[in-house]
Amino acid sequence: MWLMRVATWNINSLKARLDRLLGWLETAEPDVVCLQELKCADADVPIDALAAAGYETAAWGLGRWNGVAILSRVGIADIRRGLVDQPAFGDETEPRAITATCGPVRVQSLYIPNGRDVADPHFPYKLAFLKALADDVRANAAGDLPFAALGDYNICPTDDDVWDVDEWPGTTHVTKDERDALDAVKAAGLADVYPRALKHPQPFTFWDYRNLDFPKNRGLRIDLALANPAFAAAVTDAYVDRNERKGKGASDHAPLVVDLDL
DNA sequence: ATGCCGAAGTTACTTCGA
Repeated sequence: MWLMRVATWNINSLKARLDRLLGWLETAEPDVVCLQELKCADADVPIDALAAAGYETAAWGLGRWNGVAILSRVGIADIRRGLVDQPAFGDETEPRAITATCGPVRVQSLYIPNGRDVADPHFPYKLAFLKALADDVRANAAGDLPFAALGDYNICPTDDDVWDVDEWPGTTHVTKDERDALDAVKAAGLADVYPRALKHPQPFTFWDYRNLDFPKNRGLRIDLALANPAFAAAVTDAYVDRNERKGKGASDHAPLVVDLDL
């Protein structure tokens, strides 16, 4: 028996969120954390502060946008940056995926492109990224090693994952094209680990900073843990730590926490 | 109370996010 806690969290700047991250690591005691939106270069990742908290870090960041990392206190090996045949945006291959083996599990930390607007070039880029992801995860999904692709997918899988779908008419995050692309990732052999409800029936993971969206629970479920059968079979609990969305200096996303008994 | 947007690069404004 190996009890593990794995989490994913879009922290919206590692530098701005470092104190909250360190506090959360201490109270939540995750073994593995997938982070997104570091908003800093590799060289600026505070690996010493994270090491002092007990975590090894694998990070890929280029600057003020994007950036992904995996923190682990159960070892970290076989680190791989990016996806096989990952599409570029403009002439840059953006830091949106990193994969590593941490103890008995292999995890991928993902920051799927936003899409911006269905008429924007960022939208076909988003779909192309998801296509590359579906191909990339296939071997890990079919393997015996517990594997999960966790992160900010920037897609609401169903209308029930939106606080009010009428407020999102034909916009990114809810289109059929995006949901079909997400379904293709799942069809590669991964299942959505759906978090249990806490205060509200819908386990949202994101609330915009504006318009009192968090107090009014105008949220989206866009941060997902997609697990292969070996990983999914080990899940004992999953929830969104919405307390981390409260107070001064919060990210606009809350951590998604998954407990395992391997 | 969970409270009316925030981060970062650059320096008063812009880009991006979902």
